[in-house]
Amino acid sequence: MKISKSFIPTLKEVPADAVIPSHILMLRSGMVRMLSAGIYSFLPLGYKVIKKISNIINEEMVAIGGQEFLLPALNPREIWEETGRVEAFGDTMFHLKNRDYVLAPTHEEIMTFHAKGTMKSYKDMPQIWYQIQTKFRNEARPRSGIIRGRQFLMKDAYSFDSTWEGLDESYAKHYKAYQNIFDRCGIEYFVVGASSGAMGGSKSEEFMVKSDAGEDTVAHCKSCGYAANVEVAQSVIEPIKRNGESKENFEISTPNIHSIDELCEFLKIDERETAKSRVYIFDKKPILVLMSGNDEVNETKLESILGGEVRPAHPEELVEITGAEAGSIGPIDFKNSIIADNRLKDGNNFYSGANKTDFHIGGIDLKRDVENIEYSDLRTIESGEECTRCGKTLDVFKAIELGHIFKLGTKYSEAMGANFLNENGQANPIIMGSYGIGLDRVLACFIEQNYDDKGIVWKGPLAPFDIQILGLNMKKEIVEITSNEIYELLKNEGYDVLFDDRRDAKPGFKFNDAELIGIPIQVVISEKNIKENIVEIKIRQTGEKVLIEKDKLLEKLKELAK
RNA sequence: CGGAACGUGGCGCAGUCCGGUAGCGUACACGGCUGGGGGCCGUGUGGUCGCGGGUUCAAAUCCCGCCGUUCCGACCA
Repeated sequence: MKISKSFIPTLKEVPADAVIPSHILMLRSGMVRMLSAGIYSFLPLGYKVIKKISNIINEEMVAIGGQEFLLPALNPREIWEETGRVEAFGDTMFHLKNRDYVLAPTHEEIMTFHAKGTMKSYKDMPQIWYQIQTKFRNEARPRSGIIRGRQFLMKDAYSFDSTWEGLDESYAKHYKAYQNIFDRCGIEYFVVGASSGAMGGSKSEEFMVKSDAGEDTVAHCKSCGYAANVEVAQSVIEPIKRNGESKENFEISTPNIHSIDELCEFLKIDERETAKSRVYIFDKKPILVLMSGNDEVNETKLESILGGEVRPAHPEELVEITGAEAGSIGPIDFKNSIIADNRLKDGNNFYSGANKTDFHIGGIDLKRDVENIEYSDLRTIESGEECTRCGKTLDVFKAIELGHIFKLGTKYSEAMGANFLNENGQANPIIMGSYGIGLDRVLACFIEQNYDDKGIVWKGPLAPFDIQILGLNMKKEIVEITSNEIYELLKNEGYDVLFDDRRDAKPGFKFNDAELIGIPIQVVISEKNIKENIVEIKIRQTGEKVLIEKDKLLEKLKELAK
């Protein structure tokens, strides 16, 4: 491809709206352009990489028996009502204004619809169906370039099995396929146990990339490899020991004290002597959640314990329920159910809110003073805590979710009546799994992991071209002739070559553009060198330069490819 | 959805406080020079100052409303 005839609009300056490296570099290298918040056009260079990613995915999906579909993005809303997911997705789903259609955010329902009509016998299974297609989600706040968009490319696969063992196998095949895909793409990732959330199902794992631009938080143990989304992560926390004789409850005036830190400062006590109260609404009823000190409530854990969605109570509700404002709420005389974190189990001599604004109570003995209290693991874990598996230190950091695999079970097949007959002629719901990869995110994450101060550093199969030729002064006949000659030579050898043949660009301009686009190998042709029958090879990643006789170029390139 | 900032040629920005000729850099076109790290000189093209309303003799500038974009937070199958 000759640059003079290509549309690769590089930018010298950093666009004002871009913040994270992958976004900046994709815009600057002419791979993508934004159309609207969270909606991007792929330009030829960017789309070339996307196609390389999808080829790898296709190969690995076919290798596990996957069959490729292409489903409509435009769906009748009715079918989403069958599984209750119009409500579950809520505002995240796009609805059309002039017809009862929605834009599909995923395709469990549609795949189940097709399975329902055709897979009537256990003999029809297992099946793996997948597609690479555009998904739509009305994200409240798109961010980080293509990492979180309202429209994005997803490979979504679905497995259909007649037995639970079959589901385990299908799941394991996808797990392996995902490892192959991300390994081949050259991405550094790790796998974490995750919450299935509203997708439903029994088990799910996420393929993650460590990144400050991530929106998930994960815990990872370097020592034993334990990794989990903080939504479900656990750590070793001993319950706080009982502290001497329990005192009588006593009330203290604590004017304008709202936080645990302020309370500790005011009373000169340690945060572990306090019990923080949070009121949530579950099933329209209030529930008091009691945490030690500044420990944060993990709402995902709370929801899975209660078996449904919760939301924090509004300030007005707090007053109505407890008689006090936030900051002065506590377990003593709380009228509704109470659930406390394991760390507080049976503890005594705690300070907590008095359910009277600007008052706290001391000498609280949870065993003595609070009836009907339940204990559970409710904490959000923090960096530095101990791993439950090996006792070593856990790291907690941000990560981007590249892929997510779910054992769905029969949630969708039951809801939609997708049944098959087993060996005994009995009707059973099909057992399903679903498996997703964000293609845009694979691209963005690769760049997040492979760039320097000059631009992108491509390597491996995702590189949009193998080699970039720079003809330094194309107005010189010898340079023009030789660089064209080498361009044809390399093309005939099967290399995918980008040839900077622009006549009006100065060498510095070409060098900078080449570093920005980041093709792994540059072949530089200058008047000075070519007069001595020499060309220069430059490795993008290391900056290493090799001068070599023109005739030995192919040989050297083959050597470098090893 | 809560908080904050921004919106001026393709891109990056100044001008707005204190109303009075719409500017700089870059890109682009043409001519010339230059040719190993985004070069130089000259001549040009290109803008409803986000949109609507109001105040005023006069609005990019002041006031009101809306829209868009970004960041922090909430949410995120």
